Formats: sequence, C-alpha cells, structure tokens
Amino acid sequence: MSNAAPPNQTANAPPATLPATMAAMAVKLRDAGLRPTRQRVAIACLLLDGRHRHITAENLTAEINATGMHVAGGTVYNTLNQFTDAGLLRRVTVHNEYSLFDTNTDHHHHFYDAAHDQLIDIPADQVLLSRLPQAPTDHDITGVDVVIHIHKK
Amino acid sequence: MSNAAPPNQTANAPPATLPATMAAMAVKLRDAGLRPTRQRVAIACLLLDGRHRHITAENLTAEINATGMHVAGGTVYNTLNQFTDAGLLRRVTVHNEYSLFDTNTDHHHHFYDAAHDQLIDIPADQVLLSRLPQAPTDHDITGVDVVIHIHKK
DNA sequence: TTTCTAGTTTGGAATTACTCTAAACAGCCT
DNA sequence: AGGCTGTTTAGAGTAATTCCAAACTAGAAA
Repeated sequence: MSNAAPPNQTANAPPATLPATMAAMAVKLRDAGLRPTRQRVAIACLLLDGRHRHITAENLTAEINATGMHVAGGTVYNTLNQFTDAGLLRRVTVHNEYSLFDTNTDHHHHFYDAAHDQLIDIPADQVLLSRLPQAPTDHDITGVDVVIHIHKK
Repeated sequence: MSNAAPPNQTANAPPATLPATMAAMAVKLRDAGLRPTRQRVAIACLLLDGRHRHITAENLTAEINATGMHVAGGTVYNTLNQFTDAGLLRRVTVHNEYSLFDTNTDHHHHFYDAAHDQLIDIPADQVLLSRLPQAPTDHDITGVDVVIHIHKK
C-alpha cells in the first residue's frame, strides 16, 4: 500500500480529545500493572479524573456510548473489576441488585437512601468509631464500612 | 363424614412436630399482620425460634425440603421479603450475589470474611460510634450498619 | 357446616446483572 | 516488520430473583 493519504486513525479510535489526560491515564494504568489499551484508557478518562462519583456498569456503558466510542459490555465489567483489584476504584455494597463503584478510594463512609437508591459520601472524619471488637482468632481486620441508612421525611 | 377414625391431617400437612411452637408462630405471624398459612408457619418455625442465624433463600428451601414438606421457590422469596418487611427478619447486605437474612433483628453489626463468604454477628455494645454525621436536609437516619471486613492470616 | 372471597401459593416463564468462551485483535518487545 | 501474549468482542450461558395466571386456602359470613 502507498502512504499517499495522511495516516488516518483507525476506524473506531476514540475522538482525539484531551490527549494530555489520556497520556496521564496511560501512565496511571501502567503504574497499576494494567496495559493501557484504548478501552481502559477511555474508561479511566471517564472515571479516574479525580472527581468523586458512584457508577454502575450499565451507567458507564451508556456514558462511553455517548462519547461515540463502543466498548463491549463484558469489557466494561472486566475493566471495573480490574480497576477495583488494582485499587483505582472501590466497590460499594449497599444492595444486591447491581454493583456500585466509587471513584473515591480514600477511607470514607456512606449515607444510603434505599427509597431513592441514592448513595452519598461521608468524609472519614465525620464518623468516629471509638470502640471496635477484636477480630476472630487468626483474622485481621481489613476494612470497616459504615453505611448510614436514611429516609426522606 | 363420620368421626370414627381419629381426624387425620390433610395429605400434605407438615409433620406433626412441635405443635406448641407452630401455634406460637401462628400468633406471631398474625401479630405481624401476616395470615398464618401452612407455608409461612413452617418457615417461621425454622427461622423465628429465637436462634440467631444467617440464611439464604436457597439454604432455607433445602431445609424445608429436608422436613419432607414442599414450598415453591417463589413462596420462599416472598415469605423472606414479607418477614423482613414485618420486622421479623433483617436483610444483611454484604455482597451482591445473593441475599442474606439475619434472624437476629436486634441492633448489632457484622464481621464479614469475603474469602470464605462468612458472616459473624457482633453485639451492638462492642462497637461504639462516638461521632455520627448529620443526615442530609429533610432526611432521618433510619439505621447504621457497620461491616468489619476480616481476612484469615 | 357450607359458601364465598380476598389473600396466598404454585410452577414456569421472564428478567437482570454478570460471567464465560472462542475467535479476532492490539500492545509492545525484539 | 514479526510474533507472543494479553485484551476485546459478541453472544451464549448462568444464577438469583421476580412476575404471572391459574389453582388453592384461611377465615368470615351465611
């Protein structure tokens, strides 16, 4: 083939927006031991930009589609799990209908309004656990999740 | 019909064990606003006898079958939900693969070992929350769940 | 006791969130 | 460029749970 035409991007490349962020995300992924593929970089740009959000797989898929890029459903699930395993996201378990991923990986807690299925972050310093039980024999405490259930008056 | 023979139970009645408990459960169900059907009484006998347990729908179905009685899957789910709504059970949300129901409705918290999918009760007085955030405007706090994640050394 | 009715149970189909699979593809090292 | 290995894809598969319409039953009324 000749190279007469300027080298175009491949057919389904993401729109060339925010190259700086994309490069930064590639580095972040590599640091986390994840190969920075197009799909993972795209998802990282949407989720790991420092803003605190709670997102579902379905929700994220819709957001990706809105950018004009297509990522397979399975890949979204895989990526969310990989990001979680790598410590880039935190999985929040408030109900058993679907998984929620929290882009805030700092230690903090949650308000949960079941009626509206709404989750709200609580900064860690607003909850003080002044007495904790001892873990069962041969076990370590790996985390403490506090979920405060709320209801609209 | 004559009453020459001692009145037998109907064909698919539960085994005639613990009639006292069954009567007590019927009362408990009626008090909770639930019609004491055979199925609900049977499930109440298994779950609401004062012992503290964590059970799944599948688990409970197997237990019912072991008594020789049959209850449809949908009924098990309905009943667990109804008992929970009536405050006879408490739903515990630790993962999103399936629902766990706690027969201990007193205020208490949980250890959770994800590796072994094991849940352990923590008496309420072993956790002291000395600072709680204020609920968002127009909202009441309806409950505080503390899940302490543990891992075998 | 029989009848009636509203609430309940049933089994199976439907739904939903998610995982698995095999084949095509793309990083990235050389 | 070539090639190995990890990744993505679409679609099938899975498992927990809910939905549905028809059969049933507990309890009130006759």
